[in-house]
Order: sequence, then structure tokens, then C-alpha cells
Amino acid sequence: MPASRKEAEPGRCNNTALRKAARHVTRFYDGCMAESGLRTTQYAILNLLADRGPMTMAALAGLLVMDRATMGHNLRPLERDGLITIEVGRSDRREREVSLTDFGRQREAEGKTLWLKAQRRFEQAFGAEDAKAMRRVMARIAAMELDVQSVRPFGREV
Amino acid sequence: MPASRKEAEPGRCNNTALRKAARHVTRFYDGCMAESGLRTTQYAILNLLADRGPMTMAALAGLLVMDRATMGHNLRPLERDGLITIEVGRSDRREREVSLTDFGRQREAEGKTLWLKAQRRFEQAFGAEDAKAMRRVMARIAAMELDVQSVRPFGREV
DNA sequence: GAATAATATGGGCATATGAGACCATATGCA
DNA sequence: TGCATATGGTCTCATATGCCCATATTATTC
Repeated sequence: MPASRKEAEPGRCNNTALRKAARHVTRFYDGCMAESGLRTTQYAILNLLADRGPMTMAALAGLLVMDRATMGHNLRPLERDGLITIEVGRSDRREREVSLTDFGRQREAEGKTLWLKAQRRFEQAFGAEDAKAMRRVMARIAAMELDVQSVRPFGREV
Repeated sequence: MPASRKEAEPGRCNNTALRKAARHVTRFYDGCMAESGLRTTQYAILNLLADRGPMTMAALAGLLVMDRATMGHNLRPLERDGLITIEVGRSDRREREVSLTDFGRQREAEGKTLWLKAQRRFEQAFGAEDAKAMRRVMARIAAMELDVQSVRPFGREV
């Protein structure tokens, strides 16, 4: 009995539905990438840097819809292991420019092979077109304006 | 400029797409629930117990598509704060039966109000029907059989 | 009935996630 | 110039996530 068996009942909470799917799929992708020593989050970061070149932490965080502090945490193991460098921005010294090292570029390329396998196996099971549609829906959700409105007696939204 | 502004480019990785959406929505739900002192994961657990009664850690983990160890970790703060009790199973002493305390039931009820607000605001922005369809897709994904097949030379799949 | 396998959980480790307070730097404006 | 404000990151804290290994308990097998 595979670990994924569950009742069909979808549940009412949009957030929980998303998280359950994300947990399941992340476990699969992480498992596929395990032999590379990279987690999917790490690979996602390296892949962005490989495709788009160096960028600031805030830019990376924005692209991955991630808190800036979280991005800072996630970069540390990559820096420690020599996959990236983090340097003070030249034009704006508040910024930190994140760059791939040669080693990082190499590890990203190795990871791509495993990621592709995971991607193919997922889409073989789920359907390539369904997957594409799903990614579109996810992108739409990630781009939604969802601000926690603090209730303020005499208004003036912040 | 809200934090959610991003390019429309959906990206190719199914896992990353899911995680980005999950991060965004979780931040929103967590923000809405903040004044209750409950995270969405915690509320999801309490809600399951409130709706279905006491159950084992493994059952809870299965329902939330979560690793059993993860469920164990997540239960500890709830136990520490007196919202749940964890007792050795009567018929099978390997099991741990998780139950809501009166305090936990009360906190779950408080949380439900805030969760409902988050849910309504999300669906107002995203569309109730679209949300329903999205939850169905997520449930389908969460129920997929995705086993990391270890490559085995003369194969007998495990 | 003892050896063996399977199951449920706990502990330790590492990364993932984000809030809040804080610091450094940059920008706008008087 | 000088202050107020905005922005980018860091540090601390707490929870979230899942792996591996160990332990306890139950089920199987010979």
C-alpha cells in the first residue's frame, strides 16, 4: 500500500489542499534529487542563477515568492558549500549580489538531469497538459494580491 | 507595490510552481490566523480532530499527506500548550492516540472564525468555482502514486 | 515458542519558512 | 545640510518538513 493512498475527500481549505499537494510532490522531487545532495529549493535557486545570472537576494526571493529572510537562510548552506558567492552590491551597498561559482554551475548541471527525470515521471503520471494547466493556475495564485488587511476602526488602509 | 507582483512567466517545474503558490497562500492564511496564535498547519490538525475525533499519529499524518515524523514534531507544541493529549493506544501500545482537550476544542472554534475569513477573502479574489476546481486538482495530485524508484540492475521493483 | 519481519513512534540532524526587531545604506525633502 | 523615510539584509525565535536510525511492540513464520 503506497504512502499516497488517501480518501478522495478533497477538503474545504484551499491552503491545506495546496500544502498537501506540495508536500507530496516535494517529497517525490526531493527523493529523485537526493543523490545530487541538492534539495528542490536549492536546485531552484541554483537554476535561476544559472539561467539569469547573478542577482540580489531580494530579486531571488521575489522570483521564488519567498520571504527575504527565508532566502537569506536558504542561501547560507549553498554559500558554505561553495556553490554560490554573496557579495556587497557595487552600486547599492545595501544589496548582496548572489553569483554561481564554477562548482555551483557544475552541481546545477548535475541536478538538472535528476530534475528532468522527476519532471518526466510526474508528467507521465499526471499528464503533460494537465501539468501545464496546473502550473498556470499556480502562477496565477502566486501572483494574487493577498494582503492581510488589519482592521482599523477609522480606516486609512496602511 | 504589493509583495505578490511577479512576472507572468509560469516556469517549467511543477514542484516549484506548487511551492510558490503554497508559500504565498500560507503566508496569507497564517497572517489571517495570527491573532489566534495558531498556524494553519496547527489549525488543520485541530480541525481534523474536532471533526473526526481522536486518532493515531499515523492516521493524522496520512490525512494531511505528511511524514509521520513531521506529524510527531508538529504535535509537540500543541501538546505542550495543552491543546491536545497524546496517549498510548489501548489495543496497540505502539500507537499514540491524539485527542483534543477542552481547551483545544475552544481554540479550534476560535480559529475557525479567522480561517473562514481567510477562506472567503481568498475565494473572493480567486473565484469560488476556480478554488473548488483547484482543490480537486490538488487532491488528485496528493493522491498520486509517486514512488522514488531506486534503479535496480535486474529489477524487481521494491 | 523462539526467531524474524513488520509497524508505530521517538530522537537527532539538516534544511525550509516567516515574523519581528534591528542595522546599514539610500533617497526625498525641507 | 540634515532629518525623516524607505529599502535591503541580518539575527533571533519558533514552527514546518522529512530523512535516518533506534526502540518498543505486534504480527508471522518455522
